[in-house]
Amino acid sequence: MVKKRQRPTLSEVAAKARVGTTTVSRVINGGHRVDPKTLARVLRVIETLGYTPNQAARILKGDRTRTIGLLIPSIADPFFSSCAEAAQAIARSHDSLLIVTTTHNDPKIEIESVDVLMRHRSDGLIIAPADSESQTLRGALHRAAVPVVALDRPFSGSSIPAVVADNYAGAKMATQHLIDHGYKRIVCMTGEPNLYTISERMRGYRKTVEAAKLPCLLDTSIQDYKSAEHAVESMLAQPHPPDAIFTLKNSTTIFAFEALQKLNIPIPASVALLGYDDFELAAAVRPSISVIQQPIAEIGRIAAELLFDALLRPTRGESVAEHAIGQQIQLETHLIRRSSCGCPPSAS
Amino acid sequence: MVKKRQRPTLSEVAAKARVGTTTVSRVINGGHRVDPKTLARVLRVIETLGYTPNQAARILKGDRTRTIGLLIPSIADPFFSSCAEAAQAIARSHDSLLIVTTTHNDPKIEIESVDVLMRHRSDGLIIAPADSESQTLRGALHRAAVPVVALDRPFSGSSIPAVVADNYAGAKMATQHLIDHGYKRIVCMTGEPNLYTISERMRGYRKTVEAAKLPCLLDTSIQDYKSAEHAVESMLAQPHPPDAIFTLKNSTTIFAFEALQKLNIPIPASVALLGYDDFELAAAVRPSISVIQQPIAEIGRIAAELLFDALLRPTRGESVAEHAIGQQIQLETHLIRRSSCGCPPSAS
DNA sequence: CTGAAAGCGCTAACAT
DNA sequence: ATGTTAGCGCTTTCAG
Repeated sequence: MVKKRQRPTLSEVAAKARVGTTTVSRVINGGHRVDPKTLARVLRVIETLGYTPNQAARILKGDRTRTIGLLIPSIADPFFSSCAEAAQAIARSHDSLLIVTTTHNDPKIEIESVDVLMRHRSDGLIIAPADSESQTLRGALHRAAVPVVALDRPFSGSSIPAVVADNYAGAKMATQHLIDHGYKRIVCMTGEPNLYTISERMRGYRKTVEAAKLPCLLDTSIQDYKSAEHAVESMLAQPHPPDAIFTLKNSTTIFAFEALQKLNIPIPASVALLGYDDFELAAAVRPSISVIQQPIAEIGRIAAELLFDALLRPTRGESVAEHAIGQQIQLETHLIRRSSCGCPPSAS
Repeated sequence: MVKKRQRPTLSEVAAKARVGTTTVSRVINGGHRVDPKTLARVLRVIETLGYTPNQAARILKGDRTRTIGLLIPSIADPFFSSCAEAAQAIARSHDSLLIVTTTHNDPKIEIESVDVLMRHRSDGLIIAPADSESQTLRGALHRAAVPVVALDRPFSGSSIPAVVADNYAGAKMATQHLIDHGYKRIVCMTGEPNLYTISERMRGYRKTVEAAKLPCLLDTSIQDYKSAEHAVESMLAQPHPPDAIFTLKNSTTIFAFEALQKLNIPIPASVALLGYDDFELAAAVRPSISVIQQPIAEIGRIAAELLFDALLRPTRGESVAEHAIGQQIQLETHLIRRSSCGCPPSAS
């Protein structure tokens, strides 16, 4: 029969150090206003017993939990994992923990997660909402009554602050660049056209080709390599095949590139390629792939900073509506010229 | 002067529903043994007030926190983010939350994180230790007195269960494959030779070339593209240049590939290439890169499952030493034959 | 500089 | 089926 070893508590420490609980509490909270001798004695006991304060008790007393929640579609996605990394760093610098939950863009899971996070009394939430319009989610967040920051995708017509890349401008820049190269039939390929980011990029593309009086060639059916290959094949079989492809997301870019390779279509000689979102090997492949680059880590960092700003603001008004200044931070994107769009290989 | 809206508590619900606290407690814990009428009434009040149980209070009563900690070097690393994704899914299926902290392989941060996680009374820990030998970390984990599972890297000579890939066997398989192709001068390139995984792979390589009476050509200095290019250049300038390169980690593979491309060295005609760890574009580049693939998500999944196994085991003995069966799970790796090693392009 | 005591919100005997 | 009550471990007035 082994005695169940309980974790030592503050009062055990107090007893063993022959002081009151108040004193121990003072010691573990900075040791101010405590006699150096007592301080030392208490510290020794703490060490001996291996005492660790119980956060739950503190929280119960009304403290912040020093915990923030991050709700993203997937951790494995390079975009979101980079955001998470940056957010975690900021959380750490504020002495807080980051709880990551994945939603897979499923509104039901989203609500559920908000709920669980609220049971745990997270101090605030960073979320990439599956649906910018969802009233249900809006409601859940409002009930949560903690600061919320939207990441990568805003809540439309809401006062919830958002940190997003300027997808519209990025897509315009990309499309314009292809136009400047002289391409006349620029097809835009993507999947998940309902996501906020994608639709913004589509809008930028459409606007730009229309302004240039060029045809708007949109294919939103790319789900996997198979569909990309199919799309590429069929578009090249047309009487007026496209001379450039603008892909709106990472995976689509890769699928399209693979398909073009497999079909032995020279890039950019026959068809140019420009992708949205940079990735590690874009520079290593032949030809190197030109892309629109977004400041991924920045997005995560700024979102977390905004959240802690709200958290640290003098606590009048606890509700989302009150703390939110409704700011939407749009981060700039950059065009990285490599070879696939027809640009000469850059220096370096 | 806005009244500070406090979160409603269980007793407020009880008051408003004109029942005792026990009843409300029963309701939020499944609603068993409660009169249907009362149940309905209480539920309505809960709804109205927007009540959410305070997890902290439950924890204080001795419940599990339903929270597990994951300590990894980086979230942005594709390997670890995939592990995290899998672990998060398992946690969710056990109604638990995943707290992710990054250590950047810094032992100090590691200890700190364990400490914070223990304040928060996480139910268990999954950790990829920076140093398999560290006694300090071992001590901290022992004090933590919760189940621990090692991920990707074991604690040497410890009873802490570990889930790792069979790095040694993987490297042997890779090296042997190159040998079978007829290469005689196989150079092994990598960075971070002190990491457990890398050193295991080095051991596998060394063992295999030695068994084949081939020279052991090891370069552990690859930190970035620059150093890779330098390494490739200088080794090809030698009187007996290598005819194959075995890279031990993802980034090294990419650097080496880029360098080979830039220097216009035909792969595999002049030098073959085989990498450890698969990555998304390995199949898309020309030539496609052969790799050793490890079951990444599996590692994360099994580690989490092991942890929950320990958590759910009849709770006698709380300490690491007692719950651990000292099992070390080694997952098999696979050779993916693509073109860079000299294999003919596979079907499909 | 130090201690006693009152809860924070919840669960779990123990009553009724 | 439901209510009463005693803490869980900590912080925090309020007195010494």
